[in-house]
Amino acid sequence: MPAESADAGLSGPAAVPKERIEDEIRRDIIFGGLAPGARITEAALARKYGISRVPVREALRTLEAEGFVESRPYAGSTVSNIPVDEADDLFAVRTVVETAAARRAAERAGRQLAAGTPDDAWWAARGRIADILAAGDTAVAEGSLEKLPELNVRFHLAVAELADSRSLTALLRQLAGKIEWLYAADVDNRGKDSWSEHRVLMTAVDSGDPERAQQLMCSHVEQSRAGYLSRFTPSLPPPPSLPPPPSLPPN
Amino acid sequence: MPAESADAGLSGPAAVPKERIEDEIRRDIIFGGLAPGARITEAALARKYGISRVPVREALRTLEAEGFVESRPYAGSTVSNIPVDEADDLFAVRTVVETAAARRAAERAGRQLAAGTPDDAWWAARGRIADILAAGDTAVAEGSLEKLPELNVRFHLAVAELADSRSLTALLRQLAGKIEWLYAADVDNRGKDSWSEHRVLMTAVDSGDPERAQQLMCSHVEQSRAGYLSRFTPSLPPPPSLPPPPSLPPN
DNA sequence: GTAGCTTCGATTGTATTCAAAAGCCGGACC
DNA sequence: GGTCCGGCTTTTGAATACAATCGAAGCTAC
Repeated sequence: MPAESADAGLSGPAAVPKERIEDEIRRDIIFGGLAPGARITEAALARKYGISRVPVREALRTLEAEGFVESRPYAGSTVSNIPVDEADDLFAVRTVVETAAARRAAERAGRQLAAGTPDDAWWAARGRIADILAAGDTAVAEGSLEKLPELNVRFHLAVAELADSRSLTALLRQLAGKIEWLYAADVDNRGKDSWSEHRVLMTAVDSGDPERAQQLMCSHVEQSRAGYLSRFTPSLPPPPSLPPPPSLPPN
Repeated sequence: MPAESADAGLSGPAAVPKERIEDEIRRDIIFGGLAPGARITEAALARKYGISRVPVREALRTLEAEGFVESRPYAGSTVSNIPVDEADDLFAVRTVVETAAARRAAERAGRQLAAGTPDDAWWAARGRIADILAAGDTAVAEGSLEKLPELNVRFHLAVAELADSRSLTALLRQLAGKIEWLYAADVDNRGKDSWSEHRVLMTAVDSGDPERAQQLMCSHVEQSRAGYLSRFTPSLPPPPSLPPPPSLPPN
């Protein structure tokens, strides 16, 4: 069965390059292409992307580890439910992860500055951020705010990569995705003001100021959180519920 | 090459049931069977477990998403480096995730108590915890402390499952594993006192007391953190570095 | 002797194929 | 009429086979 025997290198099921499939599916889940609870059959995805089931399965295993899909043996996979009831917890965790990432990114930038020899990896990561910021600015200028959510995820992930912390990046891949998922339907609620904060943050990072980067990221995330919660609670949000009095080391 | 043609249901490469492979590999990484930087070839793992490369690949994709292995296209997979330089951040994140899980577990238990009809899923999860606690107590009594690290990971994961929060469980799978990984070589440093705290925590959970469960878990994790840091800094650990002044909503 | 190119081996990525389990429908029996 | 049992279909799980790519050793030429 030659499927689409006539896809002459055109669009449609045209052999997705590499691990793009995984990103595509995640994107579809987060931004509405695949509704929660929807049944995912490997064969359907394979047809859709013009590949075989094997890479699809691998992508699903990744997404399962990240919590976007759920699988039961021989029973298939379904899109997870949007974790609305975990919103508080996710935001609390995100605050910690993101501020840590921002701090580390700034620390690393400071080291690169001091050494005077920024390595290739750093330049590559910094370049990606610049591209993302430019794309976001363009989107804002054009008024096409529907592009911002994905760019937002990519920006925050890129900051984590700039921090060169694999653990934080892995955590953030789940967190940023999940939180953007929470915003789901409600695209243009956020926007310009939130986006413009990104450049401010990057100036702190680039100047190698960990304290300031950390603080800016913290308020950025908290603002995002407040914006989210305000949609559901017309009154003020309940106390953050989480950040437990650190009660840290016995001094 | 019939491999072990005579493995009559015995040990050896005897068809690992399901997703056990993934757990086996993760366990090998965390507890020393696979050293950081070690190259992982799919064929070798497939032979080792008596299965084909396909399920091995899926397991590797999961472990990659969790950050335990790193893969580059056509270049294979290697065991990630133990994230010692991220220890501070990981502990900070863990504190938030674990306290949230404990709180939610207690809240759920309270609901089950109130309703009077604990559902099957809850009983199953609670039963798993009981088993783990029993196994740990036995290990302590026998002095076989080398069993505690793995039981510790399983306990904390089970608490997250009891909280019925998929996001927190997924996050914790990374965090608990990574942190136990940090302890790696140094097994019997921790032990009895830390383990005995688990039962105390569970009494708070079972009685449906979120505040107390949260607080107990917080101090439990902080103690673990302090124990870890004290190995490297004979003096007192540096200020926690992370928990940023939440500076929460503008109120 | 060294630099560059080529060929070869090893390993991953993907497709195809077969086996196993789950869910469903229909029929028969109580 | 309801319930249980049997076989079908669908879908996942796994194994095998093949193609693509990378890395390194070896050879030639300068």
